Amino acid sequence: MKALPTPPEGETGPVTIYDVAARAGVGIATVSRAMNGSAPVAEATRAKVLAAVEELGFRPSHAGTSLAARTHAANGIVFPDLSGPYYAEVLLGYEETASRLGRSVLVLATHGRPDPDAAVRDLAGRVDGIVLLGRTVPDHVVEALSAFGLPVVVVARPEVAGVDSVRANSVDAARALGEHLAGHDLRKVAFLGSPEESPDVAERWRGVREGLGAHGIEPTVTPCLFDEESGARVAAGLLAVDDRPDALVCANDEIALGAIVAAEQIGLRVGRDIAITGWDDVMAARHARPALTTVRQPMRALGTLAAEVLDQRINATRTTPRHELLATDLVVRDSCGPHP
Amino acid sequence: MKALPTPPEGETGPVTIYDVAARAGVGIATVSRAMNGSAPVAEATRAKVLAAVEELGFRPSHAGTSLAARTHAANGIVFPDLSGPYYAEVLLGYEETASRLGRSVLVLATHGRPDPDAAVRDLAGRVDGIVLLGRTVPDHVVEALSAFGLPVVVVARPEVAGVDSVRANSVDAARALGEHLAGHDLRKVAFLGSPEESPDVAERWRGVREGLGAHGIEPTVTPCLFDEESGARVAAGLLAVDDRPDALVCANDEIALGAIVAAEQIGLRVGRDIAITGWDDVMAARHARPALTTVRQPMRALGTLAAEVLDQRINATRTTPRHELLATDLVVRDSCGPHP
DNA sequence: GGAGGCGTAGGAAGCGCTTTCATGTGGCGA
DNA sequence: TCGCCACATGAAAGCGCTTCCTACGCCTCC
Repeated sequence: MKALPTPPEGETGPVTIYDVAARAGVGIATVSRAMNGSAPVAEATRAKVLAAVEELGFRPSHAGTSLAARTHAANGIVFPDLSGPYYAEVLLGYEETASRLGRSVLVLATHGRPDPDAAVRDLAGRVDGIVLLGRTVPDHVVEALSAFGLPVVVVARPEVAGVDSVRANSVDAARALGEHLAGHDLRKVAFLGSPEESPDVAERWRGVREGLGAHGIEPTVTPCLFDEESGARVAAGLLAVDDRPDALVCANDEIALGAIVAAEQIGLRVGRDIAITGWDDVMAARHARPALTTVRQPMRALGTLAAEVLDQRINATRTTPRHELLATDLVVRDSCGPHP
Repeated sequence: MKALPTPPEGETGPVTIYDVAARAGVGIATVSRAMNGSAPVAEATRAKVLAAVEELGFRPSHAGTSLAARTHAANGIVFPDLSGPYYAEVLLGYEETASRLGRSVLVLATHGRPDPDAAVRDLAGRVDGIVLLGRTVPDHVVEALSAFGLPVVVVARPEVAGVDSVRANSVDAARALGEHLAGHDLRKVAFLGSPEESPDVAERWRGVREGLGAHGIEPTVTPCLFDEESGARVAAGLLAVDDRPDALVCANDEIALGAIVAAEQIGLRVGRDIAITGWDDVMAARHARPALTTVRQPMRALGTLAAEVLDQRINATRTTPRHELLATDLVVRDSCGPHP
């Protein structure tokens, strides 16, 4: 059991650097130096100061520090949305690394917000650097922030001039997926998702088309929101026609899981009568029956790397833009049919 | 701390309230009043000020504001861990509501951190209030923060004296689950999870025991980490013995999904030879085959409510502790056997 | 016509910290 | 013995904002 610091008698309000200085019999400048090691302090003095800090339970005010030092010791991260396991993992990696580097993390979800740009700008005023995921704000806002001198890293979004970026290699994995599907005996392939909604999805669509195109297959694209219910609805529509697709390539796992339900509802055997694939490899993907063929992304690593890249910029360790591309894995399971 | 770089010659630093005041031909006090509406300002003056703000693109420094106004306009939230869909939903609800109330959100994950208590205390210094989820820090830290005058709300954790709390009604749902299982022809029930690790799990265990006990069934408890791999391993051990359990009641869905895999691996038909239940109703629960019987918690509402309760404390709208208990739903699917 | 009231606005004092600049001290070489 | 130079330290000047207190018109009311 740790003893709690004794609050000063008769004092009101939190302990300040002045209280510590008085207690240690030194000036406030010395307290600051002793605590931060920003300048040499005699060993005896330092000991006195640290003792006073301990006795009074002194915690420097962040507001004071950040005003004087013009630094926030905090990073921001902006999500389109926080639901789904995808972003949570990114945040986890980001927070872990940022905190290891001594920075707090402020989160902002733009989804359903009246004025995302203003919210991001506000966030920008409280942090030393910011990570933007996907299409949360338009390019001109990204550029404005960056031009203003705020370090910015974009994740899962196409490169913006002069701004660091960290991405998963969607194109290669999508191409591999397309080629894998071409290996099955498929002729009519439909892509479910809205490439124009998300740059990341646009890459998936492009890769899939390239992979299939190499084998003479020309997929179609059908817009679809990124949730299960939409996936089920859109899939039901696609499968209701006579000349239905042999394969549904879905922009994410939620859509695919919804599509599986829709296909089964009209009596199709997924993996035999029809192939269905997802993207993200969420937990449900491997527990679904048939298990979902999908693509695994290094989500946690994305967050970790973003935090590191951002830190280099904040500390001015590096001034040239850095663009990271992380590998992704095609995960073949049963939903795309018996393995040839 | 980082050395501040001298701004290049001719470079205009960030716009301050002085710049705005000069441009509008008024004093800084008037700018402040015009922007915050903290005191009456003549309409003509206000227009001049707002025009200057617009032209200069003035954004008040948060550090300055928070130092002068002794407020941060920010809330903290502390998670044990951020992986899994559970906490992400809570965060989503929390962030949404906090931001609607004009507050930013700082997140902190204590999992795998060398000194969680210190991290929480540090966080406490940058926010106006804090939400603690589960067993992230010991009670004495919660009490210390609260005693220090910082509004604190605990979520998914037993009430702490004088501290607001928001919880899901685990006991009732667990009792309902226990009773439901007793309705199937089960004699030997094993609970997988560590009640002593998490207060929330302790409640689940208690409720299950009560529900089964009412029908003369005495379940056993087997410690288990809260991930899939542990669930599979512990379940495999339990099922390997001759007199194996008829039912595995798992502390969360991950454990249950692992247990399903383990059971199937030794040839058991889940839902017929053995009943398995989870907790949380993650997406994978409804896609698993057999679909998982589980308990749905109002996670998003938990986050939203926590933000509201906290806000009342911060604004001193309320000074008596508030303890919220949200209803949870038993979701019966196929993994616990054919419905009687 | 003078005193008081009211609405408006500016000056200036902090908020708690970092950092510069000036000062005091002791050690050292000449 | 004297002067010089590191070194350690304190006083004080901000950092950008809010807010108290005061000042100044101008109007109203005796």
